[in-house]
Amino acid sequence: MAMSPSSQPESGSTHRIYSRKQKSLGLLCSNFLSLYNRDGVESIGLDDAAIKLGVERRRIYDIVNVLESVGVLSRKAKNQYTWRGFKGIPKALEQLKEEGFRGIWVLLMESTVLDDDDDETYSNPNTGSQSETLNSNITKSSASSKPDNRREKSLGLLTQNFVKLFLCSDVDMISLDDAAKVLLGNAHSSSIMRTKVRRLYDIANVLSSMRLIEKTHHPETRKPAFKWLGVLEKLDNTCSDQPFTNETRKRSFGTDITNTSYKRNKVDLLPENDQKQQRMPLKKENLKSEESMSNLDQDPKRCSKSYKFGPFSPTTVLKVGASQQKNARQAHDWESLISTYHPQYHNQALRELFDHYVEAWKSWYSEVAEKKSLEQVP
DNA sequence: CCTTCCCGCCATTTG
DNA sequence: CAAATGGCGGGAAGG
Repeated sequence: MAMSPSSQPESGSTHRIYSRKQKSLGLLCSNFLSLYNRDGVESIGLDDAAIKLGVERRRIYDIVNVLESVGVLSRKAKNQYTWRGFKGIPKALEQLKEEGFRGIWVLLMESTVLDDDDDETYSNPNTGSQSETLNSNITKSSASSKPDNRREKSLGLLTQNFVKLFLCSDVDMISLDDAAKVLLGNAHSSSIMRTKVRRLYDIANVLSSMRLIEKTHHPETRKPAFKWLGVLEKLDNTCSDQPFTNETRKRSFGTDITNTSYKRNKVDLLPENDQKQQRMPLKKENLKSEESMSNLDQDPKRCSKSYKFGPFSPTTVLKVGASQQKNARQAHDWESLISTYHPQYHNQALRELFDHYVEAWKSWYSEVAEKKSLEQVP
C-alpha cells in the first residue's frame, strides 16, 4: 500500500471503487489532447499513446478515429498518425460543410427520379425511397462497387455525418436519438438504432471534451441534446491553436494523465501499478452465447442503384452553377423540387431539422455559385 | 426504471 | 501468416 494509482480528490477511505467516469472516452480524449497538444509533437504512435495513457489499444482507436474525422490528426502509416492540432479543425469543418450540402443536392435529385418512363415500375413498393441519408458518400467515382460496408459503418464516417448535421443546418441542439434517425435514413428501428445511438454517445463524448459541442437540455422537452459550439473565435493575437489555454480551468479534473485501470467488475486487488502492466489475460474462454438474430431484413446496402443524375454528377455540382447565370432561375426550381420531396419523417423534430437543413443549403449554394461565377468568366 | 456508454470478443483488413 | 484495426452489443454504472 505504498501509493494508489491516482489520488482522487474525494473520499478518504473509499478507494478502489470502480468509477465509470474516470474511464470515459471524454476524459481519455482530454488526456490524449493534453499529452500531444504541445510543441514538438509531430507524429503519434498508437502504442505509445496506449501506454502513456494507460488504456487498451481498442480505446485509442476510438479516440483517434473521431479526432481524425475532425482534422486534428491524420493517418500517416500503420501505427502512426500525424498531429495537426486544433488548427486543423477549421479546414476540415469547411470540407464537411461542403460535402454535406452536396449531399442534400443528391438527395433531392434522387427524389426526382420517380415516375417518368413506364415499364419496370417495380421500384416503388412500401420500401419507399432509399434516400441514402443526408450524408454524402462519393465513392471515389470508381465503378467498383466494392462492398466497403466496413467504411460505411465506421466511427469516423458517423462522426463526420453527425458534425454535418450541425454545420449544414441552423438548428442548434440535436438529440442523439434524432441524429441517429436522420443518419439512419430509413425506418431501421430496433437494434440498429440502439447500436447507432451507442456510437453517437461515444462520439459526442469526445467532441464534448474538445468543446466542439456541449450537452444541454431542450427548453421545453426536458430531453438532453447537444448544441454546436464549434471552434470558438475568441483569440485576438497570435495564432493560438486551442480553444482556450492549455490549462483550461474549465472543468478538467484530469489530475493525472495516466488512466488508472481497474477492471469493471471483478475486484481488482493487486495494488500493483506498474504503469506498463495492462496486458490482457489469455482469455481464450469461449463465452460466446449470442447468435445473430438480425439477419433477415435490414440491408442498407441493397439500395445502391445506378442513380440517374440528370446531366451532371453530384461531384461536379459546384462547377455547374458557375457555368451560366441561370442560378436564379434554378433556385426557383429547387423550391418546387423541395416541396415535392416528401420526407418520410414521421417525427416533428426531424422534419424541422430537414427544413433548416434545406434552408441553410440554399443560401450556401447560391453563395458559392456566385463566388464561383465571379472568379470565372473574366 | 431508463439513460448512458465501457469493455472486450472477434471479424476484417494490413503488412 | 501475425498484427493492426475496428464493428458491435452485452450488460453494468449512473441518474
